[in-house]
Amino acid sequence: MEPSSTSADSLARQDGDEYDEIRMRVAPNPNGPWHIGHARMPAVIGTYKEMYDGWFCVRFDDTDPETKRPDLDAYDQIIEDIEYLGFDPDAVYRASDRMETYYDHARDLIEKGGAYTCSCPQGDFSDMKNSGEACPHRDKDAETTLSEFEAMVDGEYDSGEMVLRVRTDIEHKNPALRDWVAFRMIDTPHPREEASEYRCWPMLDFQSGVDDHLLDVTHIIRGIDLQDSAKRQRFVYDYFGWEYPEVLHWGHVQIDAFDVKMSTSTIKQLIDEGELDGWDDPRAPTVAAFRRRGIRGEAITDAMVELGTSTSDVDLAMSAVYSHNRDLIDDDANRYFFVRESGDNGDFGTVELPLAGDAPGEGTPPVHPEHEDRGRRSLPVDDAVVIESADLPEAGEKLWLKGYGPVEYDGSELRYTDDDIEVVREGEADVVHWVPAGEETVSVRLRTPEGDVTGYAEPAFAGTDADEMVQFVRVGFARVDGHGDDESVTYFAHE
RNA sequence: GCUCCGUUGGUGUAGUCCGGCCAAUCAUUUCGGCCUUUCGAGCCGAUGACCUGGGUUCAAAUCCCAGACGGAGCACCA
Repeated sequence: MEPSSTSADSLARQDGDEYDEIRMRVAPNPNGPWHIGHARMPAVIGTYKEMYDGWFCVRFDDTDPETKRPDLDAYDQIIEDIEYLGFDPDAVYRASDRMETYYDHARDLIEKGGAYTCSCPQGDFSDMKNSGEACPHRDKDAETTLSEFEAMVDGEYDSGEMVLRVRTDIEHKNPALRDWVAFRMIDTPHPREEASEYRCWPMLDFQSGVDDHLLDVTHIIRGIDLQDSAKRQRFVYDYFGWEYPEVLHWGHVQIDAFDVKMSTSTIKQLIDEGELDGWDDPRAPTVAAFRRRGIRGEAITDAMVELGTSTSDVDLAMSAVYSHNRDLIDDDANRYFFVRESGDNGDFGTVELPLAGDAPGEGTPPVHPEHEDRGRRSLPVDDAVVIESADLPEAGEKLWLKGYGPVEYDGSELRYTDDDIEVVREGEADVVHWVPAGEETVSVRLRTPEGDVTGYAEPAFAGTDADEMVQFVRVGFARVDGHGDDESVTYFAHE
């Protein structure tokens, strides 16, 4: 599997020879578990690491204890999600552990004349900046700045009272680059115990820029929303005489198949309101939900890598993920019949039909059509079967009960016939799945992205193990979540 | 308002830097056929795209100009 897109691919390929080691980072904000869009970064970076025998770390950029407040559980969940996608980070860092490093670099920057403390109200500065005017603090000397910065570090200001700005070019034609904020005061303590005493926090552009250099990152991938970051950070790099890594910006990913908006805060809210059962609710577009549905991380990774690294926004078709996953699981997934009786969404129903004629006492479909050595299932038939209402033919028409045989519907009963499989070839009979009536069928709940579906599976289904992948014939692939006293619970993967 | 960036079939992508081998690659989707007591898979086939207009050139998806459309930034968020 190769990443297919030009820029990053050729970038890394060309540079593969120029660097001793390709070094990259995944830099998430741990403000919640991941939605599926987050999988793109580790998928692509991890794949590059494998292609070029490179290195990558996870660095939690958790420098905003307030607006993007970290979720303490998310740190570990994100690492688990990355492992599920198929990659092991070579190192894990937390920006909130590295505060003294950022302070030290800020002091250096101040001494080099690259920064000044500023107490302008936000709006006032913005107005001046937009008209290209320096604020009164801009020509402050390094000594004053240094002492005011130390006061910031010591927490002597409240939120909003003082910031440290990088001295860039106040007349730069791009207003986004003019004298941006490197450090600000935040009154809310960081949720991590180890970092809870800090009040003076670096902004992303400063923290991330310093870390990328200190970690010897050679290649950065990030979203187009950060396309000005490199330009901002270059001012700091220039003050320090550092060389900026190769950088690439890609667009947003949208997923075509979910009603739920793909945003951490939206999903969190739906969970809090009880609309979703949790982060792994199959209706949620989260990594955890995909995992519970039995979609292999590798399938997600492959689909993400195929998206490439275009700077325009892309739509990820779920069918691409599903297609990859089918390839991965089909061989292992044994077949079972499951008739759907009712669902939250969808028009399901079952019908029980007596058998007539010289009907056999058992159906014996293969466990897996490609693997005769796995044997055949046994569906003991007494005197009636249950099929899905949608499969009920017109009176006088025929059906082929899969793994059992040909029957003709007379309006009330299914009469076993001696038809040859020819009737199927000729299109006279549809092949349908079924379960025996009155026998030991298994009550099954199938949890899907469109809501739950309940019905009955054939007796042999009771012998499946939790976590096993099965294919409900003509319904789709599912992961067995567990067998309870009242019902078995399964999660729908895809058709 | 200022500043960036992008635009190849339904979706994603290759090709664009270094114009010709591109009547445009591969995957997915959809549809059809084959195979299989006929699910899925597999095999075969079909449908389907270079944003528009100019220009340069023997030759343009590829270079130049203009326009349209779309996205992003101008936060004491990441």
